[in-house]
Amino acid sequence: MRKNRSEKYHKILTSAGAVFAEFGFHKSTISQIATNAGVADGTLYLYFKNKDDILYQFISFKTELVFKKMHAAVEDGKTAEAKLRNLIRCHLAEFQNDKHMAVIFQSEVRYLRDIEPQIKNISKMYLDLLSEIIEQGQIEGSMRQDLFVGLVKRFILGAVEGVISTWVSAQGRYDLVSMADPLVDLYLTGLRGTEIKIES
Amino acid sequence: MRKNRSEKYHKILTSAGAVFAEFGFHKSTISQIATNAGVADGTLYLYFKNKDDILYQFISFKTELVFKKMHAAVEDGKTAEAKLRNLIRCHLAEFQNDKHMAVIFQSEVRYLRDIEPQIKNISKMYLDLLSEIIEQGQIEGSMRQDLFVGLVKRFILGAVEGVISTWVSAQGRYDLVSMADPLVDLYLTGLRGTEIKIES
DNA sequence: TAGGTTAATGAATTATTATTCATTTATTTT
DNA sequence: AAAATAAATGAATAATAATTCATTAACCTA
Repeated sequence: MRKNRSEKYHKILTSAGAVFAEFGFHKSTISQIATNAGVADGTLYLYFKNKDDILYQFISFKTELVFKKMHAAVEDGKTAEAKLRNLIRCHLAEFQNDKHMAVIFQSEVRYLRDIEPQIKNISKMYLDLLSEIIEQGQIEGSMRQDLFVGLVKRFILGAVEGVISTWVSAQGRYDLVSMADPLVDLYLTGLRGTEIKIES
Repeated sequence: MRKNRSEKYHKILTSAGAVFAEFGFHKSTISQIATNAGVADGTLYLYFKNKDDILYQFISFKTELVFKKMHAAVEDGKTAEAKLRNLIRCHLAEFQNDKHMAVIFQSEVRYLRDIEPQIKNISKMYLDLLSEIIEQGQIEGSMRQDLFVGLVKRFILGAVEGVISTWVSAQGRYDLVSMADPLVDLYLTGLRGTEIKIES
């Protein structure tokens, strides 16, 4: 692990992403990744501790990028509803724009389990974002007071992930971002027949 | 693979479930499973084709059991809302009652990817159940006409899975089934401040 | 351009486990 | 109870790939 963040480091990460996405982490070999990146097998070990570390770095790297964008998206909104809508749009857009990442997050993140507890913070940060939005909504009066925030945020994240998961299974054949508005509408209004807003 | 469905077959399946849940599929060894089941390593191969097959059989077996219960639960309800509520309650109850299954479904099902396309039918059946419920709700007038059913069913399943996933991460320390009613309430009413029904 | 330093190579090593199968044990049949 | 059949064993095998490291190449520097 001589140095980081070099051009080659990123080349390897990208190649690994492609290979992991195609074959899955366990069926991917160091040789495949090396070949894909145009380097020798041993070279990977100059930049990464081991195979697990490659996956870990990939996820960390992508997570950081995506979170910056999500934060910015939330900042852009004024009301809680606008913030939520921006967040979901951003979430879907980022995954749509990086299908390798989408596949890996869907199928490999769970593998790391106890190995890298740090990975658990991924969803933690997201859930915290949601908490803030919901609490703001309650203060504004645009969201019910009796919400169990701990449940609501899981509810929201679970549903987005489910939608992304379906899209991944369908090999990304349709436009994911166009699901954002209907999805947010479901969050806010639910399945029942009423569409009117009483308050605010 | 001499015979199936014997006592020993089930003993091995159960043991495998415990081992997979604790260590994850890839870190579990045949020897661990065999020891846990009180048989020799070679014995596993009298009942299962290979290691993958053990996981596959485990999932198939559990799926069938759970689906029977879910179907019955849905049948028990008269209105669409009652059916939905029963389904979600049943879903959460079954996973709460079988934590090994819950862990494996959360972390290993995705692994099987293309290997066993049959596994994909797991969620398919569930989603079909949901479709029926939603369509009934629309006919009854208790659910909006403008719902995009394809999205709504993913939305519902994703959210339950998210809730279960959190519960698994928390090592099952709280009562999962008590989440059912608040969750269904979110599905139906959403986050907004209005709780009145306009129609029906 | 010689000497020194860093980066890259890839064949050889190592470690791990899934799987096999010749042998043993248990069970059933006659 | 002997013979025949079925079930179970677990040590040995085989295959796979991650990782290492002695060697080579590329790049600097003075």
